[in-house]
Amino acid sequence: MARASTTSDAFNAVAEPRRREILTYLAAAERPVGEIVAALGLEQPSVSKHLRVLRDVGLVRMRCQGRQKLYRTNAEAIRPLHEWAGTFERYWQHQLNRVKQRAEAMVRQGSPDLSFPDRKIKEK
Amino acid sequence: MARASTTSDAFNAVAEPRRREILTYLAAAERPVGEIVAALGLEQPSVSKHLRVLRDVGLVRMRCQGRQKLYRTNAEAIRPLHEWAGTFERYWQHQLNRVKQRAEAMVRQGSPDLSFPDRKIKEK
DNA sequence: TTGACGCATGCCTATATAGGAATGTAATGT
DNA sequence: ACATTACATTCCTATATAGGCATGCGTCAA
Repeated sequence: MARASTTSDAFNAVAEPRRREILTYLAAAERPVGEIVAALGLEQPSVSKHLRVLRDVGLVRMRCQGRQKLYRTNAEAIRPLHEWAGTFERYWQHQLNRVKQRAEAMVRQGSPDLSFPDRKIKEK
Repeated sequence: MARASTTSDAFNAVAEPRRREILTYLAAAERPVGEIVAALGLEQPSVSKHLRVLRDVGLVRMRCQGRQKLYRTNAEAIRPLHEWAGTFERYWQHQLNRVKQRAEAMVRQGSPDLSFPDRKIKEK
């Protein structure tokens, strides 16, 4: 099989760096396609295609205004991603604690101090 | 061009559902490949390949123990993802507030109440 | 009606999988 | 030394892009 479609879920959709840029750009306010093109320096068809993907997975909303289409980020659709990543928060905190504790233990024990590589190590 | 490599960054690596499952499974404790295969019900070569991708982007660490290799999730590598998604938190909170406020405004104004679709709307 | 404008879509190509099957390899048991 | 165990890698195929270019389409102005 090939990779899953970019429109299969938010995870696949945001894997593309340009789409993440678009989401960031459209988070604060809705914008017409032309402004996205100008702001991010991409080709118009390319932007339209990225917006299509983002729209298919609900990451952006669109409304028509005359002949332009205004897009804006639907932040709600990014929450699942944030929450999935958040389930690992306790683990990276543990890892940080372990590093910290080992460092403190080394100081208490007077183990080889990497801050002073010149210092002679007293041998047992 | 084709899509970026799955090993280009954490975003691309976690786009694959099975890789997310593996990360979740390996978050709490290190495990040999065989256990991952048994726990997730995947083919062994498939797991090895996913682990290879995860290892290339630093999402898992590995150490050898006899003839088995123990893998564990490196939660630190998931933080960038969590933080990127977190930058949208204020926006989804705003959106929720807007929905809430509109609902309250409708109640205050006595606007057409969708809870009672039978009720006659008094015409002007 | 005729253009111009603002986007969306279609077409084509090079590239990158993900899965299945088979094989390679290092370490361990006998 | 030899079989076995535990993984990793290779080969093959079908599929899905992402980007560049050309074109289609609805809306608005003259």
